[in-house]
Amino acid sequence: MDAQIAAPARREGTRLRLPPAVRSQQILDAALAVFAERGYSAARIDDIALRAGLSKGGLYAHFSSKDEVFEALLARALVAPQLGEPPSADLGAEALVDWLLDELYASFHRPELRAVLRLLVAEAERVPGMVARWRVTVIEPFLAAVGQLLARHVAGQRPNAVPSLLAREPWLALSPAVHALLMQLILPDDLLYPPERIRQAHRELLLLALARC
Amino acid sequence: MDAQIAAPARREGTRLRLPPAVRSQQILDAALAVFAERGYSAARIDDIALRAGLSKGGLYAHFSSKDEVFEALLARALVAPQLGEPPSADLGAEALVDWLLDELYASFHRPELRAVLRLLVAEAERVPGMVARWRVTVIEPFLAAVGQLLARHVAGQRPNAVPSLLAREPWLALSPAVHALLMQLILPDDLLYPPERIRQAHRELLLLALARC
Amino acid sequence: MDAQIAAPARREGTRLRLPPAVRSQQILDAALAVFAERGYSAARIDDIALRAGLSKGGLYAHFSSKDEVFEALLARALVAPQLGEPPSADLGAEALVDWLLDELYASFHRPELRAVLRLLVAEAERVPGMVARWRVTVIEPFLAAVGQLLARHVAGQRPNAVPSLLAREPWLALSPAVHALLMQLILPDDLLYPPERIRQAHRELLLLALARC
Amino acid sequence: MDAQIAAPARREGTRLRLPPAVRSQQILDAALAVFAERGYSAARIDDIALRAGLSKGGLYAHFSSKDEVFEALLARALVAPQLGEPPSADLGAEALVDWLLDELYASFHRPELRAVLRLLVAEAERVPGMVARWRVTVIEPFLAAVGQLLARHVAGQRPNAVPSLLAREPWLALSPAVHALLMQLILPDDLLYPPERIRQAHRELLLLALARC
DNA sequence: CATGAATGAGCTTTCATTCAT
DNA sequence: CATGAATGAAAGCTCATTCAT
Repeated sequence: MDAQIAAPARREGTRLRLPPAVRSQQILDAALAVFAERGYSAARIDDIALRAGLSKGGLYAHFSSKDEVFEALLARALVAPQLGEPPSADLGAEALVDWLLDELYASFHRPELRAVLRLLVAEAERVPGMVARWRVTVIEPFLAAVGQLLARHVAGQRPNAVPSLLAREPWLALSPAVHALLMQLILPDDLLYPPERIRQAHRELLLLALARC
Repeated sequence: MDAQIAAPARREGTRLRLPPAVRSQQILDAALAVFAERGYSAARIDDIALRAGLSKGGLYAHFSSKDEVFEALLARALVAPQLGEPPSADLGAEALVDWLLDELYASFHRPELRAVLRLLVAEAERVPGMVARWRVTVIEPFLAAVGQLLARHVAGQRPNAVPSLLAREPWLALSPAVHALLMQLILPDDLLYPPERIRQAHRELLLLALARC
Repeated sequence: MDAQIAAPARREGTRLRLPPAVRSQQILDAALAVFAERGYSAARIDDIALRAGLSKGGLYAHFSSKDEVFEALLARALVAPQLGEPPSADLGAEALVDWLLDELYASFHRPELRAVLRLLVAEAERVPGMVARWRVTVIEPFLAAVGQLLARHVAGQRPNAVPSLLAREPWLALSPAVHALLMQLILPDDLLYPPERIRQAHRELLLLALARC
Repeated sequence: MDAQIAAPARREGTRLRLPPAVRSQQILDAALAVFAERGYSAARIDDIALRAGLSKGGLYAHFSSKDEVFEALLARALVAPQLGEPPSADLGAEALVDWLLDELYASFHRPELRAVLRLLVAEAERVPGMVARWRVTVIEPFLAAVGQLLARHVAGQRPNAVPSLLAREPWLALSPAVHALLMQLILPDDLLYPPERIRQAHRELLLLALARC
């Protein structure tokens, strides 16, 4: 019907065949980007597929619905960040806080985290099982690790001391970073406090709270 | 079919006719509920209209597009919460913190706040002007008020003191509540820490940070 | 975007507004034609809507799914044909048979019947309730009426006679017409026996079966 | 990845390789089942292939389109049933009718017949050549054979008799069975008359029509 | 102002067909 | 020959928006 003279070497619909596992990861990468940018409803399967480098129909060979893509995406993303071990068992308060903030802000600065968090906020009610699982497998262990770390520190400094506030409520130690993270979800970068200011304030607060007084 | 002599003016299917201003508020109320529940894209004009007690077509007599409803909604919702004046100029630290937390959690517990915040997170990029305005007219003044309050308190306690951390970075004083608020946006109530625990921890942290050491 | 000079009196998408009851009948008329022509699956909602004189979306204001259109269509079509009363109570066999065949072939020649029958054969398993209802409300009463008619005739001719075969099994009296009807569902008109031949053979068979011997 | 020394020739996922003729028959068997169950349009090539024990792509090695499968299926199915010869040349009317009904109902009870008939009714217009061929190669010879049989019988009983109705119009002799067959295409088994009743009524009608009077 | 039928673009999903492996 | 990922053209259905009533 459309006769071609000197046909191009390859038609545009290049039929690239990849191992399914690779494709699936590409699709989830693309989905994370598109879902985070537009939200679940406004995200178009077309866009996800395009971004993943295949056609809309091709995506359905890997996932059987938009919803399945969404859940697979969260399942992959909601893995616990590891806190690691501090370089030395008995750091001073400042060194400990600096190390902790390094770890914390390193986690929080992964752009993927913002994307996932935005999705969780927007679509939490769509995936109740997912958020419950997130609390148990991600939040709890992380808070527990922070709490243990701070408890050990306090015990090292002052044996027999009453348990410190931050050791009892480790989530308090994260709040300034979480607060900043939420603002990042809403405000464009140029309207945010500069990261160093955030961190410096956070640092001072932790030191204050860990100080013996 | 139902012949009536001296029939009332109301034809079947005709709904109540209200003053435009009232109708608009009802529509925005309905819109807040529906948008918060489903997100901007998944919200249907039909649902908003129904919830506001009129028909889809009727809604378009008040707003000319879905987007206009959304913007009007945010414009109405994004008004600064007033901090009020503390009952006395020179409260003790505990009384001041208790009063501040009363004010703060009273603001944060309005269910409308959660709805708006969820929308801001999900749709921030759709309404950049709105979020910029929000920062200037809502966030900044509120933080400034908190900062001033804490600065006055510190000055009252210890004249000539170096400016306190919380007075310099009043957002730090809000972080635990903001943190808790974010968790409310994601987790169902039964997976959250109980409010009293949140508040108690928050209180202890503020007292620690305000203490002279 | 597409500026128009001397705009036509009416854009092509004429927005004709009809009473819902009228529209629904038009849609079912169109649906019967399209479904019969293509079968349930191959029929396109677009085609039905177009044929009914509205847009695809408009059809969905009247029926909420393709399936609902299909069921409404059958529900409307599957009404019992009335046999009527013979002109005189004691006709001779020939007059009775002629009258019966008039009635029968008048019913069977309605083109709608062919369309519905084709749909029933093709999609019977999709609508089990419908076919059960069809048997009870259409087939049974019709057969009962034929049986009664023939029983009265036999009794009139020969009181105290044993019940005639056709009176006991009235469906036998219809079989030649049903047979011909089935062939009409499969073969194009030019490959069918001519209608007069069908009817003449049918007539002879009935007379033979009603004769005393 | 799974290095194997002297690995067996069969890679994972490889199905059995059969002679083409066998495969084709399996495919047509599967196609008959699936097409009859769902109709042409709703039948999926995937389902046919799966049922035939190969993959979609594999099916296309044997047939080049869905339509070709359909036509091959009909071509294979639409072969004339042979009437056979009655056990004796001059049976009595009852024996002849019983033998004829044995033959007839044996043909009609093959479930394949129902499947093909349903397809013919539903998709007749898709394959006009096929149905024309069916009339010539299946229907006509069968009717001719029945007609000849009945003509011989009448001649045997009463030489010089006028040609009997059934001998002239042999299709009449089949009508009750065809009628019953059509009902089988529409109604579930539990709503049908029992087969013995059908056959008994059919038998009585034929005997009546063959009787001398 | 209000109603709700109607439009039409756009969305998710399906599936016959192709083709690299 | 066989597999199954990939394509691309629909198809069913939705919904913001319009407009006759």
